[in-house]
Amino acid sequence: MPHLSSNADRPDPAELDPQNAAGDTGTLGKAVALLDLVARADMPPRFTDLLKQTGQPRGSLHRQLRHLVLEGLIDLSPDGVYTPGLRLLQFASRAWARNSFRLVAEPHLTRLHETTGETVHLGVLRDCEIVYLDKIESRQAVRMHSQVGNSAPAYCTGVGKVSLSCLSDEDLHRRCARMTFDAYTQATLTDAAALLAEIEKIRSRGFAYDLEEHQPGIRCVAASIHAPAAGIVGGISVTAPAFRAGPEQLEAWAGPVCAAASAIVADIARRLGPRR
Amino acid sequence: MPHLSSNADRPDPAELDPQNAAGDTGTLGKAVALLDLVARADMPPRFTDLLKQTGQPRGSLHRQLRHLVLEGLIDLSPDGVYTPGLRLLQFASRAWARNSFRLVAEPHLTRLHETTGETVHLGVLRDCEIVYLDKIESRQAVRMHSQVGNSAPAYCTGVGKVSLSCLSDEDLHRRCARMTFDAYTQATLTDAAALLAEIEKIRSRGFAYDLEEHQPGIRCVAASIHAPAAGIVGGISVTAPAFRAGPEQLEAWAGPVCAAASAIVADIARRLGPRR
DNA sequence: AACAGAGTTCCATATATCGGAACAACAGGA
DNA sequence: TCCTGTTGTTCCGATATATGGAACTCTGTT
Repeated sequence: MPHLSSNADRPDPAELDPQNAAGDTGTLGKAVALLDLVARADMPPRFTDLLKQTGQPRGSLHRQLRHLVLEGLIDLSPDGVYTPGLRLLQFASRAWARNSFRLVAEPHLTRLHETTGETVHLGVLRDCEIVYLDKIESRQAVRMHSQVGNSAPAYCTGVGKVSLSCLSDEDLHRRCARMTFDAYTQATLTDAAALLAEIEKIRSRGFAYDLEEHQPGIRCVAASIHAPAAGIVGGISVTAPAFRAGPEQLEAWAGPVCAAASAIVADIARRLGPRR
Repeated sequence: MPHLSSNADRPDPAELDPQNAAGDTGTLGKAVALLDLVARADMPPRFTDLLKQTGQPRGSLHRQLRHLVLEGLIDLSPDGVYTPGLRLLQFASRAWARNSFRLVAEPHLTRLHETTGETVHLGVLRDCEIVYLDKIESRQAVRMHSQVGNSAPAYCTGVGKVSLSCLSDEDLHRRCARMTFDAYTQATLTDAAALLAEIEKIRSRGFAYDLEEHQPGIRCVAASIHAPAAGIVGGISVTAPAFRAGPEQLEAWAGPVCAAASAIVADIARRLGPRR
């Protein structure tokens, strides 16, 4: 089990790049950093834009981009702008379709949606962000996939906070140190102390609220899904507009949400147990 | 001009890998090949599985995997199996949300769906495959995103064939040579000659049919979206079960489909024109 | 024409990767 | 219990690869 315990006295693998907390990944690291720039950009960047942002020499950048284009991870339009490549979609599509966590959770999400009648989310903690793995909307008016794969800060979402509450204090503090707190709304927790206090409450309560902390007018109740043996830290939530989600209503939803979360954890254990 | 003439006697840079026809992309190429293996696998592979499939030495493979894991492109479960990473979803989500082709096409897809009442697809040609960029289903019963990002062979789908018909003969033949023809149904075109003949018909007709060539019982009409200035080769289609899509019905849909495709091309030109 | 900006190519050098082999961890079998 | 095969991880010299500075091309501008 101590498959990661070996690094006892290592001071810090990489503290230069606050963005990417990972250790040195050499060539690949630069490539995905570049990919990230292209994917994050609001407007498709041209060569020179990337040149400024990365600060790399022309030749290197050019080669890296060429490789990424050849691999289909980035597209180069005839007018010289770089856009994320289609191959990313293919990869993600497969990743999503076969994600066993999502597959196990799906029926429970559906059931939860049926009992509450509101939007249900499934999210996973990745670094300091929540990545939404699945979503069942109450009204199909808005495009569904607009959310799947999306990510949001952990500190201001129900699923995010409840996921953080599963972590060890050590891990929790480490991640908090890396967060940047933006005040999305008036209710957003804007510093680590407030977040830690909130997490203590969540721990004793057993589930989390999001009271318009990320989007004004949107509230939710979230329960954690923690399966260390499967390497899963995430959660589910029921989300609704504020006028439909008063305090007593939210509390009423907490039961079903927690029940669904427990059921998912149980299913994961069942799937994982008899393996091999 | 002689920018590659230095290597006069080297037999051939890369003829080992018939799968990937791209030029040498060095380290990155190996990394994404590995990622591809993990993403394609039906069951999440363990280290040894990958060792066999890649034929690489242990040390090298181990380092590559570690880098991919550190970058979040691959997840390593505690039980030692490798699964596609969440970061792929994040990348794809952004790529999809900002894809200007999709954004431009969306209103036209909606309109086409309203006029026909059937499922509408938007696809882009990538190598010899069609990647579905968007989809509007007639019945929401089935999960929508199950298709977005999915890919299918070009030779047996409506959007695929009509996209191929836009290419130059030279390009077309080159791609045909790389295809492997599987008979998905009895109607599937199973060799290059049949495909080329079909494409000639499509060119003169102006649109393509898929008469249960990919999935039994599913037919469609597709029109191409070709905008060389934007580097776009793709198409849209209206898809329906065979019993609802008789010959006369399909022909009736052809008009709206072609009209929508033309409108999209026009919109693309409009967007692309005043740029810069 | 001359210029500036953007993009591409070249080449010596530093560096990351390679791949073999040794090293751990763990399983079952005798 | 000890052995033995399987699986996964780490190390290190040789080598192939990426690096980055500079030269070069092409386009549109003054």
